[in-house]
Amino acid sequence: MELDRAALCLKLLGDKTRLTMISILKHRDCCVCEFQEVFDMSQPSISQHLRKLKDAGIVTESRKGQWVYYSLNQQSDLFELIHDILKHAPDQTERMIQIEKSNATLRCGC
Amino acid sequence: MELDRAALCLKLLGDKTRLTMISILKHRDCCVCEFQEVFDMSQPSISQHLRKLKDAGIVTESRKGQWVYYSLNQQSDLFELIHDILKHAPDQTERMIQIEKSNATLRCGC
DNA sequence: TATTTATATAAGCAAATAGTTATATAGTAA
DNA sequence: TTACTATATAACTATTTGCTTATATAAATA
Repeated sequence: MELDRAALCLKLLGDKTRLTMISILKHRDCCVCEFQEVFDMSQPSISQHLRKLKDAGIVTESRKGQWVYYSLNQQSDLFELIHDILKHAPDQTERMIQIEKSNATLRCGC
Repeated sequence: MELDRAALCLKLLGDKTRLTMISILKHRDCCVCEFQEVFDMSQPSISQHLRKLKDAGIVTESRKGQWVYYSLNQQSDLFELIHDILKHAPDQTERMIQIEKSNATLRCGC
């Protein structure tokens, strides 16, 4: 692993929003509207964070109808590093419950 | 570990200079003038990076005469996280050889 | 078709960041 | 004391960052 690449990964995860996103994605895929349930910020802001993670190859996206689901990219060269980092981050059960309670995508039937 | 604290640590290591510093400090303590041998930047810039790492409790400093030596703080709550991260970063043998060749602190007799 | 919903992109802005040069401080040594 | 060396701090600047609002795109639906 190149130093530049490791540093990029750490910089991206060195933001509370993105670190939380990744911690959640470790357990379940999420679409943008689900993230909107747990982050107190605008939808474009959430999309922009996800874009950065996608550009770095840390997450992948897949469209299901009008929803776009984001997942941790297990094929990424950064996956193991991320996995090791997440061992030290607090779990996000609270936020995941919040997502599920919200039924943000119950509408989509997924 | 708080999310804020983990994010702070990742942000600090998400800089190539600081990540390299930490990778070196894993193997040997260094003073500022030794870091000057391997980073192509001004002395104040190096001091400022070390200050940020010190403020976060990631490194500690100890003065020996006119030299100030920096070490990884093994007592830090971030130490294990950092240790796990460094497993994924390239080793800095090259730079450490460069430091030793330079004899930056041979003068101090340490 | 037109409307609604989900998401992305563009443009702008304030705050943070990483570097610089100049200067201050601390220790050593003449 | 004075001069020198190592390091820290201050002040400044250009760039990057993370947000905002406004708008565009894409899919579903009436």
